[in-house]
Formats: sequence, C-alpha cells, structure tokens
Amino acid sequence: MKKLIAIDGNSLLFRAYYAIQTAMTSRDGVPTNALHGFTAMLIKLIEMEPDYMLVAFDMHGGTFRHDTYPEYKGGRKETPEDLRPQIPAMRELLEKLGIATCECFRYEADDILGTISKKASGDGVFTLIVTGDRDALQLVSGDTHVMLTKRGISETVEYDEEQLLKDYGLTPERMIDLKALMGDSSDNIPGIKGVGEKTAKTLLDKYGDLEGVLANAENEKGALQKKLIEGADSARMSYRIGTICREAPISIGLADCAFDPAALEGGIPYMKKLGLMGNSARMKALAEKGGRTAERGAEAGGDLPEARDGVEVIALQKTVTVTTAEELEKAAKLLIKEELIAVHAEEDLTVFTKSGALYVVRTGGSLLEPGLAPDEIYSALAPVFESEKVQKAVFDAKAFMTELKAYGVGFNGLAFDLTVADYLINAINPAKSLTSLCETVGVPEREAAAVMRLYFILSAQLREKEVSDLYYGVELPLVRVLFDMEQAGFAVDAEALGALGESMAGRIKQLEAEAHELAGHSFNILSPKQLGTVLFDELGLPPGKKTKTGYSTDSDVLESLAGMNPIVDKVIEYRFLTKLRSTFIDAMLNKIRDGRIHTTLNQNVTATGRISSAEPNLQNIPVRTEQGRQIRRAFIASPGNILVGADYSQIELRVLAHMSDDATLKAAFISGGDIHAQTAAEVFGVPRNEVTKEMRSAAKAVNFGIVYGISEFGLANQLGIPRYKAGEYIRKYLDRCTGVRDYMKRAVEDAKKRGYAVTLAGRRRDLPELKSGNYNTKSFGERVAMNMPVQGTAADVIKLAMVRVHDCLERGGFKAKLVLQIHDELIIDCPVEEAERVKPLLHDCMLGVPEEGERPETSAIGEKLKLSVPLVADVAEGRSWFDTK
DNA sequence: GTATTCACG
DNA sequence: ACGTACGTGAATACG
Repeated sequence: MKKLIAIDGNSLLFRAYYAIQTAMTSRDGVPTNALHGFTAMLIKLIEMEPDYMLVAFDMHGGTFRHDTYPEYKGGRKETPEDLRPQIPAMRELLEKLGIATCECFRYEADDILGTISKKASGDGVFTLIVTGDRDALQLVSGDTHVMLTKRGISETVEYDEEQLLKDYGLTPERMIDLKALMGDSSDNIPGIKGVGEKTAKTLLDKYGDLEGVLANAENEKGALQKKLIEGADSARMSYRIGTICREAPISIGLADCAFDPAALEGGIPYMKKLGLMGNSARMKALAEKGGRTAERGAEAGGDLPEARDGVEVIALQKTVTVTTAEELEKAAKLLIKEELIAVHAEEDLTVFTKSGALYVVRTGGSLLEPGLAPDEIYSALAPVFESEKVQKAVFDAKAFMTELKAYGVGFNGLAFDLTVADYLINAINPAKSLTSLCETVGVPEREAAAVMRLYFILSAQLREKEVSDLYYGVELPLVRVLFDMEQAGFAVDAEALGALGESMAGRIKQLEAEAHELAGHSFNILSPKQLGTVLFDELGLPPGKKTKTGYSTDSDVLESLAGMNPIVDKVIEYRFLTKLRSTFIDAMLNKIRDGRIHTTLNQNVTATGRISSAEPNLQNIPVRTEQGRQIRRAFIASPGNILVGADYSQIELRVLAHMSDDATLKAAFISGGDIHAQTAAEVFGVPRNEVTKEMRSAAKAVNFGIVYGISEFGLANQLGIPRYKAGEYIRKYLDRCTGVRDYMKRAVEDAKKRGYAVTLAGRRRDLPELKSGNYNTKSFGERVAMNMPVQGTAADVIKLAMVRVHDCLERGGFKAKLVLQIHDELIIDCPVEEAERVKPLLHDCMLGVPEEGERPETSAIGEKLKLSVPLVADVAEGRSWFDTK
C-alpha cells in the first residue's frame, strides 16, 4: 500500500520553536531554532520512505470554520517575533527539497490534512498525518493514522483506532464531541463551562454522543444539569468549529505530492546556508540512498555499513516476509533451531537471526493488504518464545513478555534487554523507544535488525563501563522478577477500602462547610490561589514563603499559621483527608482488576538505580500518620495466604558507614542499638542516657542530611532552627565523624575527576553538573555526588536480594511470590504453610547470603556488596500490610 | 502543559 | 553573593 505523509507545518514549527529555546541564527541572521527541529523531524519522516509527502500551512486573515460564527472570538495565538521569519524560510526549503506544500484561503492546515487524507483514502493510499495538535485525532481511521508530537517534538505517538480507544476510550468521531463538551482553551473553543475532560468522558460513555448528552441533560443532577442546559448552544457551536473540514477547495491533488528522495539533493545548499549543518549531512545521505534505490529498482537492504569500533556485525542475508499461516509455520520451524535471535514487535513482528535472516511477520492486515492476527502469530511462534534454547535479544523484554502473556504465551531465554542495558550505560536519559536509541547510538537499521546490532554495541559498552557483572548478575535477571511481581499483583479488599472512603466523606463535607463559614464565603480550598487570597488578603494572616505564581500555602506555611485562625486547622485536615481519599482510595479502587492491583515497576527511570512504581504507585501508600496507615489494612494476602514482609534497618546509613569507613559510625552499628540516639550523644556531647527526644530528632535530621549531601540551609529549614545553629550541628557531627567528612570530600573530588558518581556494584550516574559555572547547578552536582553512591548502593543491595529471593522461591518449589518492593522493604504473598520456611529464606537473601549454583556474575556482585558493618532486616507477617511491621 | 502540593523511601 | 536538602508518582488547579 502506498503511503502519504501529510504534515501540519505551522503546528510542527510552533512545537519545534518552543522545544528549542536556544538562540540560533543562519549566516544572514535569520533565527533557525524551529528550523532545526523541523528538519530533524522531516528527516525522521523521510526515513519512513513515503511515496507522497505534503506540508500544509495555515492561511491567516479569517478562516472558514471560525468566522461563520460571529460569537466565536477566534483563538489564534500571536506568532512569536523570532518564529515569524522561519515560516517563509521553511517553505522555501521545502520547495527546494521537492516536497509539496499547500495553503488554502480561509482554511487551516488541519482542513487541508483532512481533505488530502480523504482523497488519499479514496485512491487506496495510506496517510500518516503528523502534527502536534490533538484536534487531528478525529481524522484517524483504518487507513489514516495520526502521529502526535510530544514534549516539544522529541517524542511521537502514532494513533490508529486501537491506540485512540486505549488512550481516550473514544472512536475518532467522538473526539469532536469530547472537545465540544470540554472546550479547548488553546484554541479558544468554549465548550461547556465547568465541564472538563473527566466529566465529558463520563457523559459520553453514558449517552453516546454530544446530542445524546444534551438530550439527556435533565437526567443529570443539580449543577451539572444547569451547565448542560445553559451550555447547549455553546457546545453545538464548539462542535461545528471543532469539526475539521474534509472538503476544502485545495488546489493540489495526490499526484502533486509524489515524493522523490533523489530530489532532496536540491535543498542541501540552502540548508547549509541556513546553518543546518548536521541535518544537511543526513539529508544528503538520504538523497543519495534514494537515488541509488531508484536506480536499482527499490531493492531492500543489502548495503549495511561495515562493522565499526571492532563490534561484531551480522550482515543481512535475506528478508522473509510472512503473511500467511503456512509461511508462519515454516518460519516457526526454522526459528526454533536458532541459538540467538533478536525480536521486536512494534507494527509488524520482526525477527532477526544470528545467521542474518530477517523475518517480517505482517500483523493486522486488511482487504488491501495481507496480514496475520496477533493471536495466530504468537501461538504459532510460542515454542520459539518459550524455548530457553533459543536465546533472545529484545528492546524492552518486560513489555514484550506482558504482550505475550495477554495471548497466553510465555517467554524464556532472555539474552539481552536493550532498555536495561541502556539504563546502565546512561541512567539520566534512558531511551524511550527503539528508534530513539538507534538515533542516539547511530544505528541505521530498524526493528529486529537494529535490536541485534544494538545488542552487540551495548554489550561492548557495558564492558567498557565495567557494569557487565551488574547487568548479567542483577539487572537482567531482575527483569523477570519484576515481570512476575507485576503479574502477581497485590490483593486488595475493595470493600474495606471503599468503606474507609465512605467514612471520611462526612468529615470532609463538614470541614469544607466550616472553612467556608470562617472565610465568609465559599471557595475551592484545594486551589492554592483561592486559598492564598482567603488566608492572606481577606483574613490578613502573615504570608510566609512565596512561589513563582503567588503565596505558598504548603503544609510548612499552614503549620506556622496554626493557632492564628481556626480556619487553618480546617484547611490542613481538609487537605489531608481529600489527599487520602482521591489518591489512595478512589484512584486505587479504579485500578483493581479481579481483586488485585497490578502496578508497573520501572527499571530504568531513577537516576540512582532505584526501582519506581507507577499506575498506580504502590511505593507511596501512607504509613507516617495513623489515619493514613489504615489504608494498608486493605492491602491483604491472597486467600489461604499470609503476607511476609521485611525491611532493612537504616540501610543507607549502614552503606555510608561502610563506604566512609568512619570509625564512630561503624562502631555504632557494630554495637547495635538506636543509631539516631547514638548520633545525638556524639553531637551534643552527652552520655547516651541523657539524650532527650529533641536531641534525638535533631540528630535524626542530621543523619538524613548527611546522606542527602548536607547543607546548613537545608538542615536549618528542615528543623526550623537558625542557620548558625544548623551549622554548629553539622560541624560537631563532622568533627566526631571525620571519616564521613573525608568521604564526602573524596566523593565530590572523585566524581569531578571521573565525570560520574558510582556505587559499590559499579552503577554510574553521569554528573555534568560538576563542570557548571552556575553555583546552584554545581552545588547540586556536589550533593548528588555525595548522595548517589549511598542511595544507589542501597538499591544495588536490595535488587540483588530480590533476584536471590525470586530464584530461591522458584527453585524451592514454593507457591509464595514477591509482590512488592519499597526501596528498603520486600513483601511476599505466602501460603500459610510455607511461611515458616519463607521467612528465614527472605531474611538470608536480604542479608546477602549467596545462593548455591547462582550465576557467577551474581556472586561477583554479592562480593562487591559485602559491607564492613552488619545488615539488619526485620521480618514480620500478617494478614494485611498494616500488620507486617 | 506547568505549577503546586503531598504521599513514600 | 548565590539560594538548596536526595530519589520518586499522582491529583488538582489553572492559563
């Protein structure tokens, strides 16, 4: 099927302009920041080998859709001064590159895209619309996809009907209804006032479409009913404004958009003139490639670049396209004999073998194009994926395993995970997609062929950075551990959780009413802006800190106001309770699937090596307040099971004691007892039995501060004491713990010298901040240089423990399963009869007892993580998470 | 989309 | 003189 790429020129330039704020100009002084971004994107799109290309532009001076409605005020933002000259420059460049452009009097770029894609569809041509404007999503169909840019233009998401349904829960046509209801402030589409995305979605789910919603207005309650009735006209107008025209009188046809890569050559001199050096080189390569392909008659592959940097490269020998069940069977038979394959599933499933064969398994399929359904593909290839003998390299193995699992297919024989390797090589900007990884590493292939190439390149980089043992010993085996934890999920008592929420409703209502009463009028307590007005302007309370946008109303400020006006306590409690309810009760209830919550555990997000949890985050379930902690009663063991939990005691301070080799700190841990009290005794120079509560809590703050890379200001802030006093504490601490003082100094010096901070297991974090001339940036870098090795080593320790626990449970034939990790804590859902054996197993693994027959890399990391102070882990059990303490 | 706030380690 | 504690994720408000 032929392919048209249709681009919204204005939208993309706008996005690129905001994404790249650095001032750049061409030789004759034209600003070029947006041009850089745009051409980079253009190159990316040309690499997709379109048959047709078109860039559409807005034409100003009133547009058809808008000025048919006199009540519509128009919503076009002023084009920034230094973006303006870039638009004609872009058009000139496109012309020289032989890429068609189009504008249409009284129509927007959107309408042109809508019109050309409809034409293409009629001619049996597939269209990819590229824009930053979500409005375009209404154009999605079987043969029209929309690629949206995100975070400026660096990331893109391609929407087909399925993806749209997944992200928005709506069909393309209903996207217009959604906008008609919720409006769009950036386009000045009014919608219905007071109806946001959530309400709009709920209404559409209930009544189908906009007219259905409006017809059923009287079925809704109170305020919403009123809004719907009063806003009906506004919504209908918004609907018409929001509907992209697909019959615009454009002067261009599909044939005019025919794209010839060889013609790109013509734009190179102009690109150089504009100062787009890097991009012009890439463009030139594309032009040459295009020329050659044209001469040879579009023969794919065959000209892979030579091996570089001494890295082994497997040349492509042949491409096998699989479109029928018979071909699939044949491919499965051949693949099962392979020792190593690279696999990638994005649009098509691709497999690249060690012998250089590329299999492209066509998914989806349509009347026009053959293809296979995912369940056919996966079940036919199941023996390959499930075989330990066929080793596999994958971009994101956990995601792939999750995909397979949805079709009941397992996965074994993980040889390499690119995302995890990339994370060890550069933890700060982990790759978001295979394509972006290819770009940063400079790999020309795509899909499975790229996975194979990257496998060789990244494994060499792991060796260079001396993180191979950490990778093969901990991070790679951890992929399956995390996958199993996600799949297992945490059992939740939905009724108990719901009841807890119900029980709070009355109090929340009461507090709200009381706060409004005390303010003398109703207002939104959760709006920092409105709350600030009430507290500081109307009630005359003294404002403390300020934020960028106005008064700060955070809990520090509110605490300091307590007692000055009874409203303050109401606000504090109101905030607290609504936080518990919305984040930890309502949101959790929405995430329960067959009685369990399945979080996603991210292995490549944090800069220090920790794991993070999302959708939902189970690592921040309340514990510090008694009322918040009640939520943990709803997190329970499976029927017939019990939860076994264990947490490390003071793991970061123990790691610090080891790394600094500080005599005082080490002695404190070796003798055992209360570390904060001991620190207090040292800092305040009193015997242990004379340490007061206040002294202990001050010492505790100092200990935290030390781990974070202490500063006088930070400690003073935390404790609410004057700076000189905080300085005194720190000096006293460091005078007593000279080993820590030396360590801090050394940590910064070493990081400066090496350019990165490093943990005991060898995990690195690059620290370009240390080279900065900016005091703040540099100071931040210094604190990170002190903190990362400590926090990161603690992460190394518990990750190693997780791999061992998982392995021991599996090999011991236990039914018990790890279900959660919270940085220094592990939780196992354990059959009652296994508990007495699982508890010591968990404890041993956490304390670093090596396992018999584990892989040598794991043992090597175990050796590196042996500390000179004892590790302590407290094990407990209970029916609910509340009880495992 | 960004800012603010707050939950956890 | 500068202006901060380290690492996360999520809900809400608002332009």
